[in-house]
Amino acid sequence: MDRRVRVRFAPSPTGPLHIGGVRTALYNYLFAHKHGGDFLIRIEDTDQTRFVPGAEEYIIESLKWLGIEASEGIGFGDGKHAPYRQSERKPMYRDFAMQLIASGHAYYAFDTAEELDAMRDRLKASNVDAKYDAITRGTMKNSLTLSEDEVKRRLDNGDTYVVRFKLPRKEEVKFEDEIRGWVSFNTNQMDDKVLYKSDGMPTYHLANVVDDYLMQISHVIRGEEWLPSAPLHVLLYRAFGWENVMPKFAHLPLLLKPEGNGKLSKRDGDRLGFPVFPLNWIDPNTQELSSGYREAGYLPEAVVNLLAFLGWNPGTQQELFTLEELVQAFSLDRVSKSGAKFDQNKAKWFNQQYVRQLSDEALAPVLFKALEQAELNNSFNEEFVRKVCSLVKEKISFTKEIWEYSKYFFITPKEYDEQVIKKKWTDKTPQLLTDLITDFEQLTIFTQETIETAYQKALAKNEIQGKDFLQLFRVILTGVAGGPPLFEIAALIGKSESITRLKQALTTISK
RNA sequence: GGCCCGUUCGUCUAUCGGUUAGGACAAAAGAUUUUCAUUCUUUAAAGAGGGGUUCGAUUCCCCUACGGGCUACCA
Repeated sequence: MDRRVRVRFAPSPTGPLHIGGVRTALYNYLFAHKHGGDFLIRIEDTDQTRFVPGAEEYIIESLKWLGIEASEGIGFGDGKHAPYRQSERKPMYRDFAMQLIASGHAYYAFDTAEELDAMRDRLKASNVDAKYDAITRGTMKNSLTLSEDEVKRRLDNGDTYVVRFKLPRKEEVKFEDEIRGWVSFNTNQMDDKVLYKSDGMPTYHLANVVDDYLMQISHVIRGEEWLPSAPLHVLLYRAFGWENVMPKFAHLPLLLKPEGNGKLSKRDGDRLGFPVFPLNWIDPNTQELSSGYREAGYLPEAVVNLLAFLGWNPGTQQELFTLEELVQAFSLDRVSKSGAKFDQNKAKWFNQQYVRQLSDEALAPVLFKALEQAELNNSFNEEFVRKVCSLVKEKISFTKEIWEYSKYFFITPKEYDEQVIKKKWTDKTPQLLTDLITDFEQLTIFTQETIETAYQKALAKNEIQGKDFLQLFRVILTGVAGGPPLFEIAALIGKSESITRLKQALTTISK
């Protein structure tokens, strides 16, 4: 029975979208496109107490920035299964909960929080697993223990209640995970999960199963943290009689902290110096800023690429992939089972690869923006800026670094790398600089070649080895010890600026 | 604690019973670029431990250890 592939990414709007969530979205997207199917976004906002304003918009903006576009759902135009926000689907979940009660798969429970606590304390004290299960349910206030009349009375009276799943006793639940193979759980380790809350909202368990069924989801691709509740979901499909259209499950390995312990969390990013969020996020309550990949200077293509490789690989030597290439190469059976630690170095390397692929035209606006901030944007034309970009491009890993690495093209250096001055400046240097100035002044054509010829001539005259002077010359012209080919820099900043800088060095530098 | 999942170089990973266990990032060394933050070359670096199964195990099974996840009227 070949079904149309339909997958979903179902985040809850409780804060910024974590990078692990982004990867889940990406894998769903890749899988859908690979099989010519649909990828939809559903917002799981059944916990009203955890709603965070702006989170939903943040999630959508993040996915759009990365090019992970959905074919239907929140943020991408509703399809025929609207609404895609669970809070807006609220009325229907009650019917499904009632259906389960009617068929004997669920029951009403009237226990208060205090009574639940008391039960747990009591069981813990006697060293027994504290859970609402096949055994304890007989001691609690629910429609299994209360008389029919009493239940009716409470319901009519408007008493608050939840609906709990009536877990079959001691049953082995097996399912084949697309990534892990067969996994099995025994219901005696599980508890009667709440399906329908006293506030009239379903829990994740009910809502997710009902919606996946109604939206004809063929594959549930989600994080490993869901693996323990998967058997409950399987049982729910059975209870509803939907087992024949139950989606296949694929539980993704988690993204771990770089130092090894625990899954990557919100706090890690800024502590370790790399983002764990796609975009900057300011907490609406605390005003605390969490940094994002976009603002940190990552290119979306690089983020997609590096994320794809955290937990998956194509089995070939190729590492650089466009989104479209990833779609072609992706398959669930090449997703690994074990958690992946985030590697900042590799992330940087990925970004560097994409920065280099950027055209000068694409990079120029970034530099122009920096020039604007330095109020220098009117002093340089676009052609000049582009040439700077082409020279500096391969020296940077992040686009935002370009200003720092190219400042001296626009501003005459005021400070010089002291170590180089200390090491390379000699008594012979002033005379050499004087000769260099004279020679440069005589040049009518100021290009890389003519500059180099004049440079060699002055060196020979002063009996100085190129090795001993080139780096010093660089520092004199740029202020810093490293950079693109020096004579190209000189040619680009031009004859008069080069001479100005030599003269300045002559008068301001001494050992 | 219980249950579940996992375990190959420091990191991401390849290997689907037979390989000198391969690649990439990072590291180290060297070369070139008369600078280096580019490039090139080279080096170092791994099957958690113990039992099986097998002619042969990194690969299959079991145990232990370790890591992680879950254990709410949160998702």
